[in-house]
This record gives sequence, structure tokens and C-alpha cells, in this order.
Amino acid sequence: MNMKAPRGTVDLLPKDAAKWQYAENIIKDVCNRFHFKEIRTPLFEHTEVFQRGVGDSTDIVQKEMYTFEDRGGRSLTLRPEGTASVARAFVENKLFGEPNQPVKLYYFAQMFRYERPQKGRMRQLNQFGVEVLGSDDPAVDAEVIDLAMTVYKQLGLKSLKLVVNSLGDKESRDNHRQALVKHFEPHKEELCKDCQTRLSQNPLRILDCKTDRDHPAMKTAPSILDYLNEASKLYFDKVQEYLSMMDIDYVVDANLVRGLDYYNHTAFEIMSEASGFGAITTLAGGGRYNGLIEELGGPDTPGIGFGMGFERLLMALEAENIEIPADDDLDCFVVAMGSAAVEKAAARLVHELRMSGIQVDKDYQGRKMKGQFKAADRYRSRYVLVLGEDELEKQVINVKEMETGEQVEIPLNDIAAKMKEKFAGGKVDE
RNA sequence: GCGGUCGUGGCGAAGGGGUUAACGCACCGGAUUGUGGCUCCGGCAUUCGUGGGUUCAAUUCCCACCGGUCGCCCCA
Repeated sequence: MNMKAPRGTVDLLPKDAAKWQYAENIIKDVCNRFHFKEIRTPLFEHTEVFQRGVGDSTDIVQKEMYTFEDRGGRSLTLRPEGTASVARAFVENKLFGEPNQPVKLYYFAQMFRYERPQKGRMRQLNQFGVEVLGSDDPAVDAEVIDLAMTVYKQLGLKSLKLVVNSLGDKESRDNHRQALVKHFEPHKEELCKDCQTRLSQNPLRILDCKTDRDHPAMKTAPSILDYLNEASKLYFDKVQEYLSMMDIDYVVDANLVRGLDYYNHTAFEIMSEASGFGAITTLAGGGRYNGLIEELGGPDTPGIGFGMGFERLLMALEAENIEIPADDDLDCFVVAMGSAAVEKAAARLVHELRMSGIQVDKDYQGRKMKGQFKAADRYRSRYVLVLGEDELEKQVINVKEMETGEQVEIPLNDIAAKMKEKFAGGKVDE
């Protein structure tokens, strides 16, 4: 039997889970300040949701989905990204009818993509993401970007690069697409195999190709920015103005192309520039997707959002040597030493302390007293409560403060109240 | 999906076809009948990633597979 976690998956162990919780809490706080509400959608959807939502020509749909048939013969797919699911939920639950518009949502969710694992790329990955549905105000684009950047700043990241681009509206995209095909068609044979396919499928992505990066036709390729119609250009200008007003640094990269079909107008990506990051530097990516809601059967509703890789976020924190405050001190450790009666009294004591709101643990390994103290030390326990035959006889408990080494005897009847007193007002180091 | 590289205890790491698989850290016990450190002593690998093959003999050589890692593709 293969008892290893499936390829591309990892166990999140307690010491790392604490870091995740820390980051999650900061993110939730930022979302709250931006007045976004949480949404939780199912882990899997009808396959069609992604085929239509993400787009048939994308890598995700073509080769990365975890698709399976359930016992009822339905084709289901583990979600490879968040936007399509949220859009489906928006339509199904008629959130477009809510009085509060736009609908501003955030989520923490696992995504699944069948890819060759690598550092920063897992088959099961975690994303934090947001979606704003129901407004095409360019200030919303800026707000969404601001939210992402605020999250990173709140966590202490500095070496970041924000890249923005505009893919324009449908008319602009179509015109640009035609120009691209016309431009690359004569060089078709010189391009890589992938790009030859892209020429007919999605010529925009040729611009993003690493293989043909140095091809002379690449430099003279028509830029989307030159094909934006008036409305699209105006829109992009406004987004940039808002970003400037918020003092958010960014660069415009006309070759920034998002891999998913639903994007139009604003596209952006946030990358880490910290050293030792490896080949993968994208921390978050997103953009506007006016038309997606309609594609999924809802009313014509504009939308914008981003997905932020959680594993990569933590990699970035590590790369920038940002310490995550660890708070794993223990309030009390009960050392019990003696007969069965002592053990029973200790169990009761532990229970009572916990009922009083005190964090407490004890030894269950049958260790000797010295070993129990060592354990208490490892747990960084503030107090050790010793209960032995003598104490039980006298109905007291020996309380030792580990940092100072001071010890006092407290009657068993008062111990819960006394300890509660000591920890009143919260722990000092919290 | 393709290419490079790696896979020995909880962790780090040596070894190199031959009956006991170094060492360090951590952990447990003792010296010290009930108190955290230090020191000393002792304990701690029956899958040396998995499965085949070569051999009298394989952790060591060969093959395949699995997994990690780095890069390509692409993305979070």
C-alpha cells in the first residue's frame, strides 16, 4: 500500500499551520477593512462550469483538470481556480438582485491542478482570492489591486512588482487579434510549435511566449495598447490614475497576458523580486472579466478579481526573512507523581483548570518527575503545578513559576481561581 | 508531458557486494526515592524509497517504478 500523500500534495503540520493562521487573520482583517464578505463554494463543480467559465482553449481546461464521474454518471471537476465557481454561485443565488451592489467577496480555498510539481507549484494549492461583481467603475479595479497590495504590505513584504495591462473590450481585442494574426502569419513556420497553435487559438498568448521571445517579429508585434478603442483607453487611463492617487507603484507591460479566456480590460500580476525565489515569481494574478456572468447564464454583469497563491505568499515571507510571531507558550503543565489516587486527582485538576479558561496539559508518557519537568520546559509552560502524595494529603498544589523558579503552595480548592487571577487580562505575551 | 539531479533512524549525515549499518542532534532511562541547566553512563535502523534482476551473498551493481528537487511548458 502506498501510504504517502499523493504527488503534489503536502501535509500542513502544526508548526506551519500556525503561520497560515497568522497570515489568514491578517488577510481577513484587511478584507474587513475593505468591506469584503466571505463566500464558500463547493470543492467541485459540474465540469461545464469550468469549461465555459475558464475557457476551452486554456491550459487549465485542456490538460490540468481533476475531472471524474460520480456514481450518478455526472462529470464533476475539482475546482482549478476560484472565479468560475464564485460566478456560478453569484448567478445561481441571484446575488445580482441584492440591494447592496457591487457584491464584494473573498475566499480561501483549495484549488486542484494536474501539473508536474515544483517548488511553489502543487497539485493541491491554496488561494486567497477576491471578486467584485456588479460594477465597472475603474476605481473598483484600483480597489481590488489596492487590497492585494495592502495584504502584502501588512505582512511586511517589500520586494514586490506590480504589473498592469489592459486587454481592452471585445472590439479592441478583436481588432488586435486580427492584427496579430496578420503580423505573425508570414512567420508561422519560424515560430515554436505551441505558438503555431496559438496563432489560430489565442494569438494574444504568443506575446507571452518564452521560446520565441527573441524572434524579430516579436519586437514589431502590434501592441494591444495601440488597438484599444477610445472607451477602453479611457478606462485604462482612469485605472492608472486611481493607482497613482493611492501611491501604488506599478509598471505597464503590454505583453502581460493572463492565461484564462474570460479576462478583458484590466489585467495585473504581482511578482516577488526577492532573491532565492527560483523560476516561479508570480504571487498573485487577476483581472477584469466583464461578460463572464452572462456566459454562465446570468445578466450582463461586470466583474473583477484576483487569485493569490498562499504557498507562494509564505515562500515570499521566508525569502524576505519576515519572522512570523509564534505564540505557542503553554499556561500550565501539571506534574503528577504517585499513586492512582494522585493520577485521578490530577485528571480532575486539569479538567477544572480548563473549565476556568486556563490552558493546561500534562504528561501521558509515564515520565519520571525530571522528564515531566523537561517536557514542561519544552512546552514553554509558564507554570508547573506539582501534585504528589504529600500535596494530595495536605489538599494543596505546589505551583512553580518557571521563569523565576519561585514556588508556593496553594490549596486545591483555590487553585482554579488563583490561576485565573494570574492570567486575568490576557496573557502578557499575547 | 520533457530534461538534469537526488532518495540511509524523528532530523542531519558517513559508508560501499560479505556474518554487529559510523557519527552528530533530538528523544527515553540512570548517576541525582519529587523539580527545568551542565557532565558522565546506557538505550534508540528487523522496508538503507518500492519492486524486480545479477550474484554463493545486495543497503552497496543493473533495470523499472514511486517520490523529492531544479529547469522547460504554464501558472497561484
